[in-house]
Amino acid sequence: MDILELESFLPYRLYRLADAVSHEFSKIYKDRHGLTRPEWRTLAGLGQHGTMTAKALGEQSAMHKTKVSRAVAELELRRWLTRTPDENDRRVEHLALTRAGLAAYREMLPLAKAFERELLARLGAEGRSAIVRGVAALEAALADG
Amino acid sequence: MDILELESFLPYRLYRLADAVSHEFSKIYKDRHGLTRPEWRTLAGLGQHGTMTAKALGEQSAMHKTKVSRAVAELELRRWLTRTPDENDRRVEHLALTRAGLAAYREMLPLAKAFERELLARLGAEGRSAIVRGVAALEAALADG
DNA sequence: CCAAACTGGTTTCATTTGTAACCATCTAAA
DNA sequence: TTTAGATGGTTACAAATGAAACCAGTTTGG
Repeated sequence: MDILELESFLPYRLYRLADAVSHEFSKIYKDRHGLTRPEWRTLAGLGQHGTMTAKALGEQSAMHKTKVSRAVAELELRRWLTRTPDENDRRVEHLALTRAGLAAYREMLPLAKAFERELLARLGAEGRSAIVRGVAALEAALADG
Repeated sequence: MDILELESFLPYRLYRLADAVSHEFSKIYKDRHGLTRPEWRTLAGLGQHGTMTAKALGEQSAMHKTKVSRAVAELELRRWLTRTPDENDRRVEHLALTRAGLAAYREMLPLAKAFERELLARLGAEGRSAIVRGVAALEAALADG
């Protein structure tokens, strides 16, 4: 019987890596503003697109609708976003950042970019190109499953 | 002001990828045996090394000690592992799989390997080499922080 | 029309998790 | 020794999560 070396097992390595990176990155939204990851993603989605429905948010950022629902509720409580009922379909609400939400987003934006830039910088040209192409390949592989 | 495209943001892509792969892989231990991820990792660690302390398990599989503690407790309840007190240091316990635990491990082993193999196969030679080198590069970059 | 099926979104409940406090033991320094 | 601090491991509590039930509104097929 052969064994499985956990440290070399791709699913494990991938998860551990994502966890470490994500944890490191979370300082930007958690330590500074007390946001959770779903809240950060919601903010990022709205900052990027201006206006979205909860459903669209979930699709864009790969979050279950309950996560979206809770994140939106919390950001609304902070008055970082507002809901506007859809004219034609009364189940739907259009979400948009308030001035305060946009301000927070704009403050975090350069930090997020710097984080990514520095991470990639530490890899060197080779590792950088490898991770970018590798991630894309995996994404593609999973997409057509 | 420029914006951040979430779909292109490395921390997000990495996390989403790891999540998808991990979720897919979890079928092997969750659906079949009702294990959690920490429990699976514990099983894998002990299967790989034969005997380990809780601390070593935590280090090997990047789990917080509470996760290890709970996973070990659950596997012990199933009678998949036993604890043997250390002779010299009575705080330490040496953990090892029972016959039943080993059987479960041996049953899952080929499934785990097949999973990884198929995942890599779907990538093609290029993507495969890219992800492997990219992941290694990132690991190295994070290691020396 | 009208019931059945569907959809956007929320809530409830059980489970998982992270943090911190904790217990017992061990180590080192006075 | 004795005591202060480290260390292996567990527990308690609050917060985050996922699954499923749910509500209101919308579509579809008869």
